[in-house]
Amino acid sequence: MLDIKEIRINPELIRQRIETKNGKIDLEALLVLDNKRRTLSKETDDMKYQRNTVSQAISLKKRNKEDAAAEIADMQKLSTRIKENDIELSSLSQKLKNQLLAIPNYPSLNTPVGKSEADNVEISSWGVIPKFDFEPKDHLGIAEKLKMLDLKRGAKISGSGFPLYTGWGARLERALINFMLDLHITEHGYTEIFPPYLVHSDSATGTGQLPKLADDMYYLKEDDLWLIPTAEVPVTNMHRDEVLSSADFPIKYVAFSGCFRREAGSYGKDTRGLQRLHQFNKVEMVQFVHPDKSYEAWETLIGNAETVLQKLELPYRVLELCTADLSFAAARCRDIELWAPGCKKWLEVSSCSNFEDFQARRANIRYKDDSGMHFVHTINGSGVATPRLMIAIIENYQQSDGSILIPKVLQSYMGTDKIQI
RNA sequence: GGAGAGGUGGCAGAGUCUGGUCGAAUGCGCCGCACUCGAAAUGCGGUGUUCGCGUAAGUGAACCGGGGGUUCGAAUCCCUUCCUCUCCGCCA
Repeated sequence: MLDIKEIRINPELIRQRIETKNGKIDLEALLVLDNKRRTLSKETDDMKYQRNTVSQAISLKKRNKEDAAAEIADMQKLSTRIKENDIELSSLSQKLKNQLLAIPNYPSLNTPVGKSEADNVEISSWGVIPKFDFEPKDHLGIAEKLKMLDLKRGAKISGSGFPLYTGWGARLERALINFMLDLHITEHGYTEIFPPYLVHSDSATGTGQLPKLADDMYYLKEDDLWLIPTAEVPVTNMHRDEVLSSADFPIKYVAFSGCFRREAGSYGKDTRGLQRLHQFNKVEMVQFVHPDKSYEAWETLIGNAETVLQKLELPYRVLELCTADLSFAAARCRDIELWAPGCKKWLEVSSCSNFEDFQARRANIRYKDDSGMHFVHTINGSGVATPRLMIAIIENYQQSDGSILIPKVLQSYMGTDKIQI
């Protein structure tokens, strides 16, 4: 959520910056509403002042056994008007808040301006793209042969996009999750969280999924609960409506969770195998930090995600997203993509964002120092998501005989160095 | 799912029956000052958030889990909802 006070001061600049995200935004209507609200609020506050004052007088008269009938009659009328004003006021406030909640965050000034994902900027790359003396196969074929994956039965059980991992596939999934959690806990200083998978609307609003992205989430109507699209939602909301101690900064959490996404509108696009799913697993890092330190922390967090891939010895590249590709809540974001030699493309496995105070404002997460109350900065990133990671492992580590080797760091988790028929 | 108890400031905890100088006693904590070589103890003073108006000093409103109602006036009465705890039932 943006700061209405800032919008008041400089609407044009803010509008321009938001519009680099692609899309028109109307702040004029918002300001009209805001102005109306403030005028009415002042008027009503004054009326309440009068009522409070006279009520005191009535109290005094009654105690002295004097007659207060005239005052009470006046206040009856005034109270009616106050009630009417209050009703309109709360409707105005609600409208204003709804409009504010629908406005995306504006990009950081360091975010490159662009028109589409084609304008994303490659920041760095790591590792060597492997050469094969045979035509590398696609992960799906390999995984099915090795009975690691049974998408047909997954579809039978739940529909397409709900993968069924079997045998070594299930074991590899579990190994990856444990490896990543262990790494972040022991080497990167994160506290492990295991969050709820269902959240209520306040939480989904706090991180920015609601109201705009409601169609992308699964919703349980009977209980008014949403399935989480990422652990970011429950973990960030741990501190909703809290005042944190700046002495505790940075607060660093890492959480494994299932993630559920309807992927409405993306049917048929990059869906082969494990590329795009309705349900997948992810290890997510979330940090609450001092505003002055948030970009420093963000860079470190990206490094934490990179370490996962380096230890797995997988080639990757880091992209700085341009304004047009930035998500609703992000001010700045870098994606990490793994090379998949079978699919012959780069696959996004991590998205590391700095939201600055956008989420904190929505979720009301603050800290206090000598100069008063301030909103924290929140940053998060995948560390990392498993399905495309598994694709990359299968495709990069495949052998000509159809087997796959297991990356060194996973061997103790897997109890083997090779998966074969 | 059934029955009961309760949700008050950073924390503990009064106030709710009997509505009115209650944004709220008291204790603890925290900050400042005094005393002290220093510390402890003690004494004195201060110590919430949000939204308005104001350059500021200041000032007005709102907030006692959330929402609504009664009333001139609600922490206090009524309705509703969420949460916590205890007991019973069911259950991985």
